[in-house]
Amino acid sequence: MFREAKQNRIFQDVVEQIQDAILQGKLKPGDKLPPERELKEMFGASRGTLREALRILEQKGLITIKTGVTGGAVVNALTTDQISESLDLLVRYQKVSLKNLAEFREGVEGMVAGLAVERAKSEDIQYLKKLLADAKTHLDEGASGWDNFIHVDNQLHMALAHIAGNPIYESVLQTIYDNIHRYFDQFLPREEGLLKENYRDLYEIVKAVENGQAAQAHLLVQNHVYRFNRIMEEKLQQSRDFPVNG
Amino acid sequence: MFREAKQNRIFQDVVEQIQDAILQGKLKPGDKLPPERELKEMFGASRGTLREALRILEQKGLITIKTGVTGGAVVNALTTDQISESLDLLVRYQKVSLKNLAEFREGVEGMVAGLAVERAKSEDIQYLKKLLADAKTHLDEGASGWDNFIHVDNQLHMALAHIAGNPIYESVLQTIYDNIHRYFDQFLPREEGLLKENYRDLYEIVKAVENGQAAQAHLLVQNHVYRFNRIMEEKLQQSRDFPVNG
DNA sequence: AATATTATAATGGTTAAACCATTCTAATAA
DNA sequence: TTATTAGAATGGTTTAACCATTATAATATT
Repeated sequence: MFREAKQNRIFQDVVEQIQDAILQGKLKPGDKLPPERELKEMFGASRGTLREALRILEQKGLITIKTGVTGGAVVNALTTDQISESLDLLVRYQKVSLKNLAEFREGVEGMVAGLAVERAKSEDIQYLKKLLADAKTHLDEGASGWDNFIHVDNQLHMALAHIAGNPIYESVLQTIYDNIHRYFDQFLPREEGLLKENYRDLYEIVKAVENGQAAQAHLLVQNHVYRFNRIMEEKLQQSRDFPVNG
Repeated sequence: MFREAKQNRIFQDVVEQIQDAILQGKLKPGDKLPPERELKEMFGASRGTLREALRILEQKGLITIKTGVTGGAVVNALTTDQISESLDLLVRYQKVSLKNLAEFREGVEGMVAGLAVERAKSEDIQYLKKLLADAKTHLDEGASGWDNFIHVDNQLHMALAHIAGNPIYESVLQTIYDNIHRYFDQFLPREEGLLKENYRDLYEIVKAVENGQAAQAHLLVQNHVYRFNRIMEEKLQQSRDFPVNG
């Protein structure tokens, strides 16, 4: 399965071999790697060196490691989690602001909506309508349903990205959402009036998709995201003018 | 909201302590960490465990490690390199097509151009003009200058993303470029006529930026990228109809 | 027989001490 | 003055052992 390690940094060579095996599909999600004590023999390296390699693969999100007799390293289905974490560092390091995140989302989501209209199949539209119904349900529950409403709102946006049929859009937008929620959750609009406005937006958007109005959907989504961003920025500004904690 | 509580993994605790010190500015870019043999004492861990922690921090892009007497772990200035690498992995893992890459680029670059026009300072425009002059030089060199021309072309696009002032655009586009060149370099247009056409595009784009014509720049860039993509797809198709290697 | 408890074994996590490889610096020789 | 060499400090690697966790099998209890 693996050849012996070479190079100055042996662990780096081990990382590359295992990573390539995963990327080339020789190792599939769910597959279990041999125990460390076997891998070390296969690569002709010491256990410590091998473990440094496994640490890197784990950090890259390619494997998950568990202890115990049935434990070990298992190949992951790759998600956007790692990109999210990289962006996360940028936000925490204050290289990326809410404004950056919002602006990017604004631009990309409009395009996604236009593409989604062109590529939506009937079952896609059914799914959008189901989400719309869910949103309505949560909205009618009052304040207790607001967080669920926000969640369904996001699902609908991601559904559009999925329908658009380009995984890059999906990954990138998922990352943006993750980071907006991680750092700016407290500034998300949670008021009856604003959420009802949001719902009307969603309703119009789904209708535009159903009717095949690409330009209209593009515009509606753009305005929807734009309004959302302006509200968040306003709340963020307020929190700076009147901070709760020094 | 919360991540799963971690087991007692000492190296993870070390990672968090050092990472927090960096993110809080207690450790600044350029600062050198103590040697492993000292750190191990400070954390009360073994050298192996400490090194697993350093591997993670290195993989996250937070530190760089060098050997030799003046070597050691140095804190990095955080860039978008890591998000690029994560996206790269995702692209490779999902076997994203040239069409996906191209479509994404098409949409994003148009927006970037519009933003760049609104935010360009005079020195930005000077830099764009310098790149334009470089491009002309390489174009006049004939076939030997074509690769350089392509490189300057990319630089000009990245310059627009930088001028747009949103690091997310920059890192995301850099990733797209990297992957296009890594996997589809052989299909890049390399013919006198096409490159001259490209140069005229660039000339018009820079002019639009200089004149503050956002909509015009948006459209020009979009068409520029669009034509580029169609040519690449055509070449890709030809290579499938008449494959060189079985 | 069903259930609870305990022992076993396989896994990852950690430690210790030593040695190797790289690279800068200072001592030495030409 | 320049070139060479030796030394020392750093990260990279190895080995062998032990600890911690956890599923399973064996055993005891009801």
